[in-house]
Amino acid sequence: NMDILARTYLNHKAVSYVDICGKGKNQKTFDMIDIVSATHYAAEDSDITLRLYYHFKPLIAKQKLSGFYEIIERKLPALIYKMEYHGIMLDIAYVKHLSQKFREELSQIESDFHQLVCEKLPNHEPLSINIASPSQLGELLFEKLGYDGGKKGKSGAYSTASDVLEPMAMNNPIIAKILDWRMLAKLLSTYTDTLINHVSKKTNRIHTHFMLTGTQTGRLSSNDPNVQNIPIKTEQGRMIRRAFIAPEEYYILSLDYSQIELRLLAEIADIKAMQNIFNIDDGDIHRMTASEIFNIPFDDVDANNRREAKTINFGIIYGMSAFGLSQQLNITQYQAKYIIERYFERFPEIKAYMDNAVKEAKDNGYVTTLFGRRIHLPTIYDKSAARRAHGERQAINAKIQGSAADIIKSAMIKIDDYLNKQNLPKTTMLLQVHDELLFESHKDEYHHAITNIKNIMENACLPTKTLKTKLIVDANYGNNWHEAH
DNA sequence: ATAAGCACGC
DNA sequence: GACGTACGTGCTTATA
Repeated sequence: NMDILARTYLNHKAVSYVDICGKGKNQKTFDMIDIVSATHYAAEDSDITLRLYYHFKPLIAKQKLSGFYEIIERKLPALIYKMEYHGIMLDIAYVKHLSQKFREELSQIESDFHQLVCEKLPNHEPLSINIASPSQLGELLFEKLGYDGGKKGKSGAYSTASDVLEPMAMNNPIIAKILDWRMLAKLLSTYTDTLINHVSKKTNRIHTHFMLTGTQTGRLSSNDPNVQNIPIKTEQGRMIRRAFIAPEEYYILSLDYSQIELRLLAEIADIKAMQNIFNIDDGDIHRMTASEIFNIPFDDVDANNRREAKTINFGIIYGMSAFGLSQQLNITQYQAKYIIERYFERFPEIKAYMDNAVKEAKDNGYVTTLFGRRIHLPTIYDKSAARRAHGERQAINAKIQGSAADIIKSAMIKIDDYLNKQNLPKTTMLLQVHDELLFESHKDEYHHAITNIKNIMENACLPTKTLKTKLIVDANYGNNWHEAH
């Protein structure tokens, strides 16, 4: 943030917002500040910003990143501001209905849970427990009820996380109730109840904040509310997406990059076999991978082979180990190790990519993305082997994740330019969810909008970069985010 | 006010 | 012997 930059690079201690407004529940708003202090604070912010600009501009030029900075990063704030300001509509009546439904289901589950537990306890003692408390839950399951599988973490508490409970839930209705309760409690507290509170009285819309400097990799982040983690996996979760609606006469459009990170792995690691399958329409990367590593004909790959190949493909992006793969696939470490070896044999470029990414990080202290963004990884030099290993995995992932971020940012800028030219006066960019862009578009022009935005996204690298690997964007529309997905 | 544990997304 | 999959935000509980 600006205060830290000012201290670090200008040797200047700025007046902070907290200095003049205080913090916590007694924090004043800026209109309550006397004009002299307010003026000093505001003028100082402007002054420091300009001085930082003069400080960094030549450094950016020296890194040959002026083009990237001027064309991508610097263009974003104005565009992001428009998205935040415009907001997205929420169907409040529907969300209230959903909240109520979740609350009823939750109290039913809670009473079922209490009854089941009481039956099992010696003396059928009455139960006083807060299901939301992991420590109380751990004590109940692994001590009072004496279940196996209790594992204490470094804080000395039993873990009751879903990885632990999920395998136990199959034959145990008490555990199953806990997991059901957790899911609904999450949906209620983080989503339905909270989203309603974020609807502006003035606009009737949700106005998130996108942070441009919130991540290590160049991705955006979103808060107040976070619109980048709206549920999608469970049926009840997906109901929440129905609440994000288009106004009368408009549709929500969703356009998302298909498998962008795997495509960028194929591109950056220069894996010919992967590039080929991605360049075929409807090419199935996971089936191809399964066919190669399990040595079976493409058409004979079954659902299980494909699922395992999919897990390893994604595992590679995150630098997963044999242990991680064995956990994920519920196989032995020995089997996992064998699969990984076969994978590296069939796609030797992957191993080379991973080694190169780690070497780049060790040589420079940072890795670079497709567009030249630098991602600093100081832990690569840490004295702790565990933290160094983490730094190595970050190096492998950051080049790919960061490059994907570069590309969608470039697309957003081009789309904004295109919309500004009044080609589509009734189409507005609303949200970005890492590989997806959301719009609202009038029913007169949505078709035109989809065609053109898709085209811009698929060619977002041009003319600067020509990729060997095709980028594909899937587009959908509907009356709400769920339908558009 | 802060840390820990948990869970939601990509 | 510990660790073991990247990047985030935000909820509730427990503790200082």
